[in-house]
Amino acid sequence: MQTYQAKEIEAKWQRVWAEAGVHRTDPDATKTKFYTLEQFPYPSGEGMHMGHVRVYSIGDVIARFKRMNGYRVLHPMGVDAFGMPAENAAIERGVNPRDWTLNNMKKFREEQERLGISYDWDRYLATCLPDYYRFTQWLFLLFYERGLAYRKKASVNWCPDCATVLANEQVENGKCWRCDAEVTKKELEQWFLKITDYADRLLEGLDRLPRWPERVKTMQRNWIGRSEGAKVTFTLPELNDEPVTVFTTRPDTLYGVTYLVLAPEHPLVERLIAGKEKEEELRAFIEQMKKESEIERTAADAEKVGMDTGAVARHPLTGETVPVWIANYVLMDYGTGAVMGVPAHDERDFQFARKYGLPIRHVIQPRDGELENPLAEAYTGEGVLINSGPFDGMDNREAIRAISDQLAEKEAGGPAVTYRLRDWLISRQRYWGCPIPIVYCDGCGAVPVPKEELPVLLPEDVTFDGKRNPLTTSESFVQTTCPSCGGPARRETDTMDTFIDSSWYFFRYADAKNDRLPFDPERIREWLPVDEYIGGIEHAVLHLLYSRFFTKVLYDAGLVHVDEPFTSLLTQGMVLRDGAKMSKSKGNTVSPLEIIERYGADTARLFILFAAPPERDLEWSDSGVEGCYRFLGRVFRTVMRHEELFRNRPEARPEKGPARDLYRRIHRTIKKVTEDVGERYHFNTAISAIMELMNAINEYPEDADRGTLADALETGVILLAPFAPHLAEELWHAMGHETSVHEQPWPSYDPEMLVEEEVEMAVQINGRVRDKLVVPVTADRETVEQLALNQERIKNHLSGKTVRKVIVVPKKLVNIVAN
RNA sequence: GCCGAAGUGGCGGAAUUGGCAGACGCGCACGACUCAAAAUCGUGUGGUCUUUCGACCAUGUGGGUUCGACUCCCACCUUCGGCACCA
Repeated sequence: MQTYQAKEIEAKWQRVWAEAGVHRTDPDATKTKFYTLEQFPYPSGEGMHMGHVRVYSIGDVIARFKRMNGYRVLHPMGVDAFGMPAENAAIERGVNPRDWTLNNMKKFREEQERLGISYDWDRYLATCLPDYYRFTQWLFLLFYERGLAYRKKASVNWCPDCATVLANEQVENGKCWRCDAEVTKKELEQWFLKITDYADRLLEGLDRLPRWPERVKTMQRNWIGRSEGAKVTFTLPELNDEPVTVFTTRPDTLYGVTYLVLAPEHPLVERLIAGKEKEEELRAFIEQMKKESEIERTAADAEKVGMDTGAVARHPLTGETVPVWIANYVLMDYGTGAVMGVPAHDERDFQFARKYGLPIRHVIQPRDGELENPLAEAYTGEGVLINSGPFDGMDNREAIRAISDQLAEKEAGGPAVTYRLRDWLISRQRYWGCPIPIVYCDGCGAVPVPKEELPVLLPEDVTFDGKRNPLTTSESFVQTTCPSCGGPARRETDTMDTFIDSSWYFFRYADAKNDRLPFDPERIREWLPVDEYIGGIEHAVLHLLYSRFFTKVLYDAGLVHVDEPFTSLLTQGMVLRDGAKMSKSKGNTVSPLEIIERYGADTARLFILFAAPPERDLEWSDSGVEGCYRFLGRVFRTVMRHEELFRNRPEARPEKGPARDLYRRIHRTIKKVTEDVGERYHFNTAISAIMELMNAINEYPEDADRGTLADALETGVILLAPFAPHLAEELWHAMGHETSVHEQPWPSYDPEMLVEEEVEMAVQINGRVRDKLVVPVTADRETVEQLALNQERIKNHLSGKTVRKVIVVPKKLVNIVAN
């Protein structure tokens, strides 16, 4: 008896498939396209981990299933290969970042190949290679031409450990997303992409993505942080009526303003305090607040501290003056960096006013009653305006509009929208990234490198000393000529955030070898959008927001016909062990290669798909893996035991008895697996259905119809093909087939076969199951009711009781209500 | 604090539209095969009580709707995730 030799089977078929090129994208344009994509990996030196195995296994089931269902599938793979680890290896070990990366890429790809995923390797791409990054530069120039890439001096996030700046999205709780170091602020001139121009469209687009998880959409909405209200312009009498504008979501409370607060960094602060009696004190106070880190300043429980500048501001509608304060809780990078204080109707303002003895003026009255005086807390609810001049008696929701309009009329502000989203800071003071294709000329300023001169290649003659951006050490790179005037010029030495590289790679797969353009719009039309995108939740805001932004810009430029890149998003859960995420530092990792070595890729894939539905976290279990290996071994032995059957295949005669039962089981299984894989992505229950079919096959009597048995075995192998592709292929050929099981059409089921002739119904009394009843499916309600009432057990239970009501749910149960 | 997701046997999980809770797998127990072990095959397996028949309890907690609730409604508890002085 042969035994299941996973390693040999897998090596054999991987070789055969590669030689025949079976995973190349189907050229048959008459078929419906399906683009399924797993987030491409960063090829770290450690190679693949179980999280990778999980995404790829999920993607491969979908790809194979769609192919068998007659779709033309695009299923590509590549690497997100720029990034800091390569550079750190260069600093620590003196290796060349390119060689180091290429070596890791090769190892990574070999590991992926051993999983037997059906990728079209012809479309493989690596973001760090010039044939890719020249088009990253091309796209940067497109943004530049469209006014969406600009340079400005700003206070930016700086990670001291990574020695580079970071985008807002890459700072988590004041720490660097990569290395966890405390992020500080630095005043630097940097490149930004104008993602804020797309804030509303990025929000609106979310409403057209029903197949995205709600929580990812919520996270993006939170991040964008759209806030509707009004801008209100006060004036500063002592500075020649210089305007100072605040943003508020509650313009209806404008008559309740009793003070203004500016951020310590506000540009008017310097002029306001100059010459004031308490100037020295104020200056010291401002310095101290500026020194406090972002997190200290913005922690919810941080004490609100402020100081009166001694200056006053004039109210645009009443003409009254109110004091101007400076306080730590007002942030320069949100809204206008200045707020109006309405203590009666804002909790924060209330606290602040109480602490510093500022006046509190009620301007909103609840509809049912009066506010207590003095207030114990701010009243933030709805109501009617009071103490508000011409607006008295107006509903506050109406007043929001009326007061905004009045402000607009007086040219003192008007309706306004503010976002939490900031422009995307993309400069990085690092070597191993895509060079920004800009040249600085003393005469012409910042000049873009012409597209036909791309790529701007990364130089080799650089020094990695860990002290400065290595690019600045390359004379051959820095010294150049101005594309505009031909005079001497310097190159930009910052590289781009690697999230730019991954913001367009899904387009490149559609036309991966184009050497003229990033992609031909016709090829995009052929394949985009991505029908199913699979990846981790950690990119809910980062990669997924940036990619949506890029897509919208490319749409506006007429390069792509879609304005959302991913129709459906599947966020797979983490792989845990002992309840914690696998990580080297915790020492709870399981090596995919070791598992493949020991049990085979089919077992690894099957376990990871069987142990939990894809979106949920998955608890690793060694014995669970054993179980899946045993199952595959059982399938192998079962088919091999019946190998003879396929030499002289008898016609199936499933008319009666066990054959009919098995035949029904086949069709039920097809339905279950088709729906679970095709509609719900519940691979775990699909696998359990196949297990049940195999159990039924093993219980099938020796003397029952052989043809039906052969059908069952064949169907089982076909259904298993997307999950355990190597074993399925091996068994398919053992059954005497010449073609690949993966080219088989997906089986269809006969709906008539799903209808049983007899059904077992539960008989309940007052909702408790007391007996079972087997009836023909055709039996009508009355018959079923009578049968149920005449069951011995039921009669016993009913003795002494009166039947009040009988509910019959056809094919399910009978419930007798009695007391 | 706000928003979101989830709580089901010893474990992973199933129950798709309000209709027999615990499919499938793991683990465990017993048995067959074996000199023995591994592998394999078979049987059983939510809890309590009961010799049996069976009865009762049970899907985080407490209520509600319903003939009937893991599923719907209300309140609460726990865990995880996101946002958080955002004006």
